[in-house]
Amino acid sequence: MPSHSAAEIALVAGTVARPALAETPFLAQARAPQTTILAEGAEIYAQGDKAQTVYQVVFGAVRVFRLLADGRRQISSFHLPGEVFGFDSSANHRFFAEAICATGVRAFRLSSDVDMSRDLLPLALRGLAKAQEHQLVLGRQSASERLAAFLLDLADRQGGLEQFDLPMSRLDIADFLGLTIETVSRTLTRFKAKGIIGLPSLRRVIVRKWGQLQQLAE
Amino acid sequence: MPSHSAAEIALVAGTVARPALAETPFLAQARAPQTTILAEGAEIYAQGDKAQTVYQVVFGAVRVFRLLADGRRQISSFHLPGEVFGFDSSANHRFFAEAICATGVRAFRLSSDVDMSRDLLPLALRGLAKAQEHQLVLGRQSASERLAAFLLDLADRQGGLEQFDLPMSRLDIADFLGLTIETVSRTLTRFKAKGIIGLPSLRRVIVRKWGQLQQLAE
DNA sequence: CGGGGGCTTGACGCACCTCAAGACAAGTGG
DNA sequence: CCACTTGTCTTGAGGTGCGTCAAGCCCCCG
Repeated sequence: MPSHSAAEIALVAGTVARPALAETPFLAQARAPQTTILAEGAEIYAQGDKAQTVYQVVFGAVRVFRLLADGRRQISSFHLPGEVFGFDSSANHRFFAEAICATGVRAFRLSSDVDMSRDLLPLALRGLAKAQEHQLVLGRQSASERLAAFLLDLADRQGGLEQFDLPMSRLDIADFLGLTIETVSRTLTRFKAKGIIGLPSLRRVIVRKWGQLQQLAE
Repeated sequence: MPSHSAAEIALVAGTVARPALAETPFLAQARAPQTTILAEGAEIYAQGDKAQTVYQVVFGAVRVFRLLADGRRQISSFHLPGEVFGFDSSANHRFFAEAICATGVRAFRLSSDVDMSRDLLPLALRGLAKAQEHQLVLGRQSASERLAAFLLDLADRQGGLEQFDLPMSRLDIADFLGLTIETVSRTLTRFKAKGIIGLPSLRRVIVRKWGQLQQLAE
């Protein structure tokens, strides 16, 4: 689990949150709810729960996923500071949401307010777009294309800096990309061997050759 | 391309359209636009087009897809009579939409009406749910699980009858399920050999053993 | 220092892809 | 009505990328 200083957290949350707020006035207007602190692995909601709340990540990271009967897992999305999740079904949740590491979230209860749906639509459309994007990755890309696209997306969402956090485990990455943990590990090692990325620690990445990474992502 | 009598078309469109209409008053209220008839393969919109219209299928079928630079294609969804599509991005389309066979669609232009977003939200959420469901299939299921789930979904959307149309080609199915055309063909042949389904013609399926098919779909 | 979870690395196998040929169906023109 | 074409689908043989199984490593923490 990566450790952050309070300053780091504030910085990340501040920079990433802004664009989301611009489109979703209710996140800013409403008397901002308290931030709830969650431990690593804590459940935010489960399959079957009633969905009447949307959440905004303040710090940390969240995974949203489904399970098959035999234990296979597909992570449908990760959520980083500033991002909003929790509207993945109209009535009952069809997914689980968990904190990946120590994480703070703000919960916005959905009243039957008329304006709510206006605020929610852009979020739903953005979620739809990301889900469809990910379909392309899962359906048609090779392991190295998947990893390259994943790293670029993460870098972008953390401000586009050359060095960024990898808050999730290799298993989480595998279950997001439709691969096994071994393939994820081997592919990252190959990227590192080619000098495309550096891995100063298990949960931290340095992008050294953006061009090659983008080329790999197709 | 399967041929329908006018009566068949009316029946299918009528039965399937109702649930959608119940949630989306604007589809019923607005002076219903003319049905546009499209030839097989006709483009409805292309990547980059402005997205200011949603469409409802009246008869026929539609595929929505993305292309990679090297020609790989991922079909993100199929749309059957009664179903609504076209809101796959907020500003510009990131996908192509084409008629799979001779198809009729009604186009609903989106004004900046306040009520529009209320009507659109349930559609967007349903689209999101289907996209996430499909992520699980693409990321974590085997070829036969994919085909079984696909056939059950198609049967369900056409009224749950034991016999139903397969409006799309094997290539379309492959590009939807993230497989090759050969794997689709082989898997269907295996289902047929096991007596799980019948294939009276290329574009028609009879489900003979629902239980086994559901079991295969996991 | 010893234990344990997460990660890496290796050897091997298999499900699916690739390449290639042939079957079938539907249309086309003589 | 029949040769011929064309596109789609099926079937086969062989290859490969990723999964599976199994050690072993590393880092953290007690």
